[in-house]
Amino acid sequence: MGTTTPAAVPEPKYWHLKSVLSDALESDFEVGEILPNERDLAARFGVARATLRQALDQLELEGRLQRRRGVGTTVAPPRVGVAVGDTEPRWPGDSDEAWEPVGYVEQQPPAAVTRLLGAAADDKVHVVRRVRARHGQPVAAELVYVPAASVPGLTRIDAEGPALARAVLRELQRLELQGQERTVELGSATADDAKELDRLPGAPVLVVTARYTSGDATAAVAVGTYRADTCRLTFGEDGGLLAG
Amino acid sequence: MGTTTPAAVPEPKYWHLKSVLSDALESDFEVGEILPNERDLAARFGVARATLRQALDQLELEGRLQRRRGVGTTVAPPRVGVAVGDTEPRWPGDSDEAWEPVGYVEQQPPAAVTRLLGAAADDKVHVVRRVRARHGQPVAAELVYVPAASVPGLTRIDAEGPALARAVLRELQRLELQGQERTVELGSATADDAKELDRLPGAPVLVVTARYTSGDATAAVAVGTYRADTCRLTFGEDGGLLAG
DNA sequence: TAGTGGTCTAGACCACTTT
DNA sequence: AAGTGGTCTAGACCACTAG
Repeated sequence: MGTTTPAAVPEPKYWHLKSVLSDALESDFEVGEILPNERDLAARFGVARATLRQALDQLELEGRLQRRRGVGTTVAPPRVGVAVGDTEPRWPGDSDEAWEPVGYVEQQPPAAVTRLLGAAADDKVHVVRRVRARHGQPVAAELVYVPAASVPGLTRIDAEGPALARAVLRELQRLELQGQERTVELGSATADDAKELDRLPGAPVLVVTARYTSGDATAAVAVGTYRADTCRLTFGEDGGLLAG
Repeated sequence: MGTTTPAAVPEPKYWHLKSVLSDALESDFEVGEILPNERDLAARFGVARATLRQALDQLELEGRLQRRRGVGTTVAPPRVGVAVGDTEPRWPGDSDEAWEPVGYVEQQPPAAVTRLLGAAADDKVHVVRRVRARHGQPVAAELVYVPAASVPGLTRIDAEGPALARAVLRELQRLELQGQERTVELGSATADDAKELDRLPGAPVLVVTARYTSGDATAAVAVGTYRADTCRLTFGEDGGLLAG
């Protein structure tokens, strides 16, 4: 028998569909424009709605689409560059893109954070919740874990919510933090994060874990969750060409 | 009418299922252990297979599970820390975790890369494919775009594949690169990337775009795709506590 | 109230790996 | 050949938004 062609693995329908839609997004639609609804699109391409949704899921994961329940599917703007590099240690900051403390959380740090805090985790750990927005849209929610030992000067423990949160961060800021140790991984939004980020629980997020050191010790640990659909994290000497 | 409870939004089945499975993974299973197959699991929890798969999808996205067609679903080991920070500019390196050039690609850079290369994109651009492995498993595939102007000393353009790839990188290494400009965003693996990473097309990846500068000009641009399921990217002064 | 995306079902077949 | 995960269907109902 003659050698046949290498079998030509059939491309999944949703994969092909994604390419077609991707091309159409570039040539036939403007940013912000509403696409036909899923039932119409599925019919138009002759596939089941679930199959169409597989293609849309991927495009949304890549930040090309934005879907809102009860409203529709729109073409997403390019991802916004969010700096998480050297610029961050000036904690509160005051630009439009700064973090906004929203509350003081009463809870135990998760095991992974406790490990990073080391010995400092033995005593009380302050937990501050803060959020970050760009162009009016929330892009990140963060929990900052600060061992009481790191902020001995903290007074007004009687304050509440945002006020107490600010007090903790203000004290932390007095330390000379040289923490440049960070990790980035993929995660899915918890119910709490989802609420802050205006997304559904389980939405894909980029989890940024930062360890701030003062001398040799861990002064604080921050775990930030960034909306993976809308954010492009930028590192290094402040933006540059990649900042977008 | 009396005030009723705040409606108590029903938690999606797959969301609850995920929590249950997540707990079970920690208490009842060892890393590498094989879970019951999807049909059994679905029956055990009294849900459709598609619903169970939604839960498994999320756990896989978080790096808790590993699924292999024809084999089964296993409990994944903790994510491996992969350094993408200051340590990288020593390009080839020779440790176990180094990049391995695998070929020289004949193709035009995508528009986004051309933009980053600036004027240098006008002449020929060398494109090198390289991969990176940890513990025998591939973790990243990268395309390095090097304008011909950046490597004037390049000879042996007659070489092929890996040999030519090495030649290009060797020449690039002669420059004093100070590029610390990087971005990280979520993407899905192309067919090519998927093959290198031993995953299916569309698998979630962390896309790291690096711009290497020499003086003021862009000397090269690298676009790396890291397996989001198995990798935790580490930045900053070489690992430290977060490296894991 | 009508229309949207989100969840869920109960099946079927396919691609792949192992035996 | 048997068993696994991956794809696909054709429905149904729910949660949410807007007119």
